[in-house]
Amino acid sequence: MHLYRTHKCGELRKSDIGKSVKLSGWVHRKRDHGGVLFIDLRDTSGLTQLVAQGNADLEKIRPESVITIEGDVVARADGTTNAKMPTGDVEVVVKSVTVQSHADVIPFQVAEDDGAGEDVRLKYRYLDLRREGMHSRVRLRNNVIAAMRRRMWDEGFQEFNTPILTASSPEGARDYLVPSRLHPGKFYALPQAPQQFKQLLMMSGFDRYFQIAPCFRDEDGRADRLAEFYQLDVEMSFVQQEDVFDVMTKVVKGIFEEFADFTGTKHRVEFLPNMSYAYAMLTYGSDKPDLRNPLKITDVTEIFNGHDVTFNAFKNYIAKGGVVRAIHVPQAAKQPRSFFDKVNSWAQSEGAPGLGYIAFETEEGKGPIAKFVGAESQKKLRDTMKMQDGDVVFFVCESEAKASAMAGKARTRIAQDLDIIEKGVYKLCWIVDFPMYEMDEKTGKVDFSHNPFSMPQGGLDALMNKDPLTILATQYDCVCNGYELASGGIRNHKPEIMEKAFALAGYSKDVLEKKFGGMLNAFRYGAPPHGGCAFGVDRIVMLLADEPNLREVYAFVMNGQYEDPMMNAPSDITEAQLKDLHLKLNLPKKVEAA
RNA sequence: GCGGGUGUAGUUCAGUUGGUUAGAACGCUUCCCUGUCACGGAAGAGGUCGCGGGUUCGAGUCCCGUCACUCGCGCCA
Repeated sequence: MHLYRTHKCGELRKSDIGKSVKLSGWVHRKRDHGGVLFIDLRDTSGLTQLVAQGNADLEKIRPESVITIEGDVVARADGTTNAKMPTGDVEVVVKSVTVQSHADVIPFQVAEDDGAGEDVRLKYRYLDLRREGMHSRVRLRNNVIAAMRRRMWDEGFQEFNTPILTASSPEGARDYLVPSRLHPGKFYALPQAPQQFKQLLMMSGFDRYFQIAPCFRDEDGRADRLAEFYQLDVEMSFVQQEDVFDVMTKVVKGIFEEFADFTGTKHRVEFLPNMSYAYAMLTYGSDKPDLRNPLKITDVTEIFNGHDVTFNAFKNYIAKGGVVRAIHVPQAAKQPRSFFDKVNSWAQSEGAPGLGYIAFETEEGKGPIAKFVGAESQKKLRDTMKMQDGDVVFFVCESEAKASAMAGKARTRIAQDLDIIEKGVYKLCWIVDFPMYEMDEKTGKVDFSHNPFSMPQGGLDALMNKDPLTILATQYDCVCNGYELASGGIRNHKPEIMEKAFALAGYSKDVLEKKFGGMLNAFRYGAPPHGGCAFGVDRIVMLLADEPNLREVYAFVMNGQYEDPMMNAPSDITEAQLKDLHLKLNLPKKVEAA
């Protein structure tokens, strides 16, 4: 007989009755009745009920200790079966016990969710991972990654590794840096993404690349952001945007469908038609719209400029270049006054003066600003937005960028208040035609708005002849339920276009050569047209697990301050290590004093 | 760097207007219990009320500072 087990704890069934078995696992729960003792024994496959009589070792043992038992599988008596357990028709009568490992008193409960806080869970992560929720989410993650690999290979992609110790990249997030011992004063950087390497693989002729790539960014955390995270990184040669969409829509839709019932409720998966960035910003006030939210935004600047509108707060702002955006909320006129007050005070907490509205209970609008809008303009509002009796419209007046953002936030907030966000569905969509450049509001300087390596639509001609702020990039995102799942683009593989593209953003040829010389050189030796994208693995798992926090879908993870309380990272290093690396610390005064 | 929230037993939390010995549930220890499956019952241990200072006859409670965690803003091509 095997030293530890003949079966796993989730395996035994009626058909095993009469067998002598050996099981190993953790003591999940104990129910001691004096003469008879029940123990639920747990391993990763499930639970089996053990029955023991007069066994002093088992009576004393604490939960979460590890034991091996030998015993006989017997049928449970009528009325004592447990339909909630897959093994609930049988139990194992214990003949002998070996205690493999005694557990101390545990800092929080494993057998049930006692609501323990995140800091203590992270400190004892191995205990946390034994709990049902974390255990199943980590398995989900593993299964999703396996499915990604399988589906990508099936589509003709090959998986590559790219360097972890690489060069610091000039723009973007802060790099995590690694000092070089052999090269005093020089540093490696951990990759923010393998962007240049995957493009270089295209120039190496490999055609279809993917990697479950670790990425590192030294910026402050959020619930959905970590210092290290994984992307399904993809690049393809000889493709246009639609080729990337075709293959990745298939892969990602397939993955969502494969795991859509993880939470226990089956979710539908809908991949909606592509949407332009401009349309998304106008209609949803976001470049990652939650398309489960039925509310839409309309520009009504012209209507508020009408001769019968006397709302001067808006009119004056429009004269200075402001815009008015309207959020149409069907059948909200019957909402109690408190609803409108709540929306208004929320808007004020966001820094807006308030959120004006008109409620069309009948043809004649009511509400704080209705009396400033004449009958003709009210009718225009109703016609423009196809409003019905009982509908409400909220207004935001701001500069274009701020109005979009505020209307977008209000759209989300109002839909949440009214609980009209559709449930049980993943709504995915490609957002296309991102602008190539944007104006930095602080410096007034034109800069890249996304990836500087994407091909400008219209190529060199557009760069030479168009207002940079009107040039579109071949740059796209994939969004799902309000999250940005992926970002990508068709790359610029022509050095002369790249020089001009960087020049428009104020980067000289020297800078370009210095920062991206390696890749630029590669472009000069025969570069295939290519493009790709990168999907956030963790975001996908979060959505499938219905968890708002990224830390719930990782086995080992740092806290919000990017510290690991279990491994005690980051940590001090010795003087000798510093010396090896040719480093001297220059600490802020606060830290030094402590 | 900035703002909101939280901080009381191992864990999750309650604690009134500042007033006697700071409570509950779960967990833990000891004992009882032969059919439970969140078993049940009895007894018990366990507290620097995050830390420091202040106001007060008296502070878990009020004030100031500070630290930790958390959510968000900035930041994240």
